[in-house]
Amino acid sequence: MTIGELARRTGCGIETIRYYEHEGLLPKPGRTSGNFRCYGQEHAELLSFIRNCRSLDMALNEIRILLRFRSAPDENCGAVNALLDTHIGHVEERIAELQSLESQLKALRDKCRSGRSAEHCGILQGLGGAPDDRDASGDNHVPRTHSTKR
Amino acid sequence: MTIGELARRTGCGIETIRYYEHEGLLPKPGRTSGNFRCYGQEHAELLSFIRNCRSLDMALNEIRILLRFRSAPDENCGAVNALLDTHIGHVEERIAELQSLESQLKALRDKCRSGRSAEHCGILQGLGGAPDDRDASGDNHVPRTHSTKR
DNA sequence: TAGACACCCTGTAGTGACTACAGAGTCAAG
DNA sequence: CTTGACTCTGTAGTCACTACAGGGTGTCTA
Repeated sequence: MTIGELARRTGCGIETIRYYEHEGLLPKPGRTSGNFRCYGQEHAELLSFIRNCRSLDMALNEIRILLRFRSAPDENCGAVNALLDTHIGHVEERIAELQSLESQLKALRDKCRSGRSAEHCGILQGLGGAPDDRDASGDNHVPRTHSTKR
Repeated sequence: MTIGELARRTGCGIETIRYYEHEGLLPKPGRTSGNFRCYGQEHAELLSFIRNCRSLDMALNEIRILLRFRSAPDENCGAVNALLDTHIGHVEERIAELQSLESQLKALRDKCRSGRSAEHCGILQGLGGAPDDRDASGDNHVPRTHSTKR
């Protein structure tokens, strides 16, 4: 199948498929005489695996590790468990951060319920003080609040 | 004060301060005879404002809007309220997504409690199916699960 | 006055996971 | 034979920084 068909089947963008190939997550497929990539069922399954992992917010490097286990069926899967546990930890951490964020934002929002002039806007004033030292941690690969998903 | 002192006072990296200047969030400061940037109290306050906004996970473009209101005290602050409401919406959305993620990850983790061989690992098998169409939305600027904070 | 050392300067490149082109080639239908 | 949909490679852009390289400045001590 062509790259476009693979994209349609998996719900993955064409550029993303080429990107995964470039990153070594997907093996290089065969080519037609006209140099078009041609994929088989096994590529579709592999790509679904990758997209499932991504929809669980795993980083490509984590997925790389899982792929190694997927293709080495005799190894002990303890490392798979550990990877997932770490990842769950990251997600939990990020949820806690965002919840704290949310309550801070709502408290801020409550400072200005009316359409008064910016000069007296409680929100702008609330943002002006000395910076809190909320969250300065450093090794959670789970992104922050603003991202664009396709 | 020098850039290093400003950095120390606000808990912001030196490179980040130069970056904000380059992005037009901080006005260009004066310079000493030796070409060192020199900052005053108003810069420190402005930078604190920006860092507060960032610690609330606002995007630089959102902060730019707030800064315009901060320096135009006579305008009506309704847009400030709207911006914050939108941002709170993004954060709430992201929390909901992550919570769904968390329960999926935990369900997956329960599929393999033992150190069996990867061939029979329930996690790897669970990741293999057709991709769910969980979250395909597109305009939430709140990042995903993996990020590096300073 | 010399040297050491901390600090600062500009500019460029890297991060992660894509996304968006430009400019060209391929293929099937009408 | 033309149209139009699809594909190719390669490069640059996204966001909010971070990390250099290669140089200059300022202050303190010997």
